[in-house]
Amino acid sequence: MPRAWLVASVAPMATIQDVALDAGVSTATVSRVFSAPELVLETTRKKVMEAVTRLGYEPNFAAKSLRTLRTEKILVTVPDICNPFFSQVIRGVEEAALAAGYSVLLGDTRHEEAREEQYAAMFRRKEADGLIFLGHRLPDVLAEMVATKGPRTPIVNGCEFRPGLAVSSAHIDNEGAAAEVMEHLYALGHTRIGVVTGPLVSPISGDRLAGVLAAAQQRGRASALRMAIGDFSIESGLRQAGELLDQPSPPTAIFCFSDEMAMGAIEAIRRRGLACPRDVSLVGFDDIRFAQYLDPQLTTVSQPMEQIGHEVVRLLLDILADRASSLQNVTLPHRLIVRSSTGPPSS
Amino acid sequence: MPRAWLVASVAPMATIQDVALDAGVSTATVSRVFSAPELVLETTRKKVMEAVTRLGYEPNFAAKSLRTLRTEKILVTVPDICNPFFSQVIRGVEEAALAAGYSVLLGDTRHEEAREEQYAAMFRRKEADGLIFLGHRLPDVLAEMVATKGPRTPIVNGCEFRPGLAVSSAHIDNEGAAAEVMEHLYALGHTRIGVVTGPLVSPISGDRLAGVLAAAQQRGRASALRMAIGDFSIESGLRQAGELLDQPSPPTAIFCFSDEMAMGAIEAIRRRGLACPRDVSLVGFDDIRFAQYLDPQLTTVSQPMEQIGHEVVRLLLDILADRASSLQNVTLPHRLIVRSSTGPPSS
DNA sequence: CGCGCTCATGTAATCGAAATCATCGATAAC
DNA sequence: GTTATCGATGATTTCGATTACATGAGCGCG
Repeated sequence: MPRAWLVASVAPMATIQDVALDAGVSTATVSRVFSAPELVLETTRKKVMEAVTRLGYEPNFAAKSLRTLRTEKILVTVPDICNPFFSQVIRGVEEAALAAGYSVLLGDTRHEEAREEQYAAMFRRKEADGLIFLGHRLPDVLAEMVATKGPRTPIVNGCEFRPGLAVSSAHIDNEGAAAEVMEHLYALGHTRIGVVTGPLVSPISGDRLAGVLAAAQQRGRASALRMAIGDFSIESGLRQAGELLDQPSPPTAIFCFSDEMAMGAIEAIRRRGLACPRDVSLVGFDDIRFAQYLDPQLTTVSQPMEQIGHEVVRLLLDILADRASSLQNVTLPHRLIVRSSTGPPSS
Repeated sequence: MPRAWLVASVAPMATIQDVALDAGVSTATVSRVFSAPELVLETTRKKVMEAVTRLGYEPNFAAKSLRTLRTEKILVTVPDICNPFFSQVIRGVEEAALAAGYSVLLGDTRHEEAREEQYAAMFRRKEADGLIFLGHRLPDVLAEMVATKGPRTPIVNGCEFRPGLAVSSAHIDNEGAAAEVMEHLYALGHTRIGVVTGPLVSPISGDRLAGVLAAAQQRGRASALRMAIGDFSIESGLRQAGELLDQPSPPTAIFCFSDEMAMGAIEAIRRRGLACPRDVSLVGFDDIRFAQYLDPQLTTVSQPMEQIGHEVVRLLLDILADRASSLQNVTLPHRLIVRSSTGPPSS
């Protein structure tokens, strides 16, 4: 009743005091009913719960958070929420977080450093207990934090792995996966292979490129590689694959570092009146939900996206619960999925 | 220094007290430097800001939130984060929210009522200032809240429009758009048209269906309609379009209520050795990023997804700022995008 | 019978910032 | 010269929960 007019003629949310008064107990008891029910007598507990339902009480979150210094929130920053790969990782994160009683604060950084820093500040303001970042950069303020606080800093990296960052992470063996792709293409008889990478600043690209080079060198085909640098987007796949195809002796197979770029590549191939895989074989990366519904169905590397999400939350919760004193860099299994976009070269 | 050992040998975040002490002013002044800088003398402000940077101070969020009763967060629940349509709406929401100083709490409900209720409770706990829901259901506790508090309840609906819910919303004219699609197909000469709807409980499906029926009746073709109920997923598109195609006299055109279902339909057509649009024309809905890269490129209805996101945030901010006293149901423009998946019937 | 122990509960300090009210010096008005 | 006014800042209460500590009833045991 007291604060009624503050909220414009609307029943204000009852506070713990109201409940205590209504139930005829102290606020401490009400609090205990929620956080340590075993300490309070069955009969009192019932009395309190009745008051709670009668008043429609929900503990005020800010107050609780101020006192306990915990927010039960995880901040997740992602370079591009519209990328189906990331959205599936996020689904995994969200699921695991919810199961552990945490909720997810979403930060779509759009690959922009400025936004990353905005979210870093948010984290420093303690708006979240932990940070999961799915990109490859860690803003300076947070790097400092990691440097002083060490492996117990509640910051975890997903999808990428950059040892210098000194944070725990979950990801696949990008180098190995890329090498497998190359092996697959070499085994089919391809020799001139084009590669559309992502931005080379990201370890994800660097690692895959290393795998590509290792496999090529082992076959003595390194000099027959053709490289183009994309940015993981459909459009860049269209453009870069196009440039590879327009070269004097074009590759007979193209390996794109993302399924989206492969979609662009399919279009580039089509526009040139070529057929896939007859004229050009094509491999993607990620195995997003749509890969198997493209025409041709896309050969690609399947990443366990939801599992990455789960794992990354597990790592974070370990840190928050003070288990896990050392860094953990978890490598999850990937799988080369051979579909109809790859075949032997025609010539 | 006092709380140093609480946080395991790590410099604890400085508080407003520390800053006040360091700058030789009161906490009130420090607070004012942030929330009402014009009230404090230039020189003092500088002194304070120096202390702030020296100590790396960031105002504690929970404390601020407790005092002001504002969280500067928006809870966004979405039926399926992995759906590219929704992820683009979310991008719009996130962008508009960030620009207004709000951040986004993400709730992936997976179409499950139980999860919707979990997030409803979170909202009642005041973990967010406002709620944007992109599904079609509103949990009972929130419906009650709307009933008692009226149009100033900070709850807004995106994408769907169900008048009974009595909340503001932003969406397209689904009925009109669906009618346009039918007109397009009739104009091409199709008479037997199949429709793959979404779940009929969602207004989005109901409205589109109404548009379909209206257009069909106007042409006197209602009896030639064939209906199948999907759930917006690729798999259901594959299945339901398949069933339509397997009927005795199959439709010459299929209209799917989502691009994802259309992707499934493309596959269903392909599996039956038919060609699109030669044997069957196909129309989707949403114009997700991938629609134009499918084979054939998909004719579809383009929704302004990011704009829906922006608009829905604007509506919410209006409510939060106590502008806007009455409900607003905003209809945003859609556009029929004719691509190569539709053409005249062959026979 | 009284000491100590346990269990249930109450009392009150506390978290960190915001906001109201008080204060104080300086200026302006009369 | 006295007083009302104003501008800048300080002192203090407040937000709503958690939690360490205090209390007191009930009980067992010597």
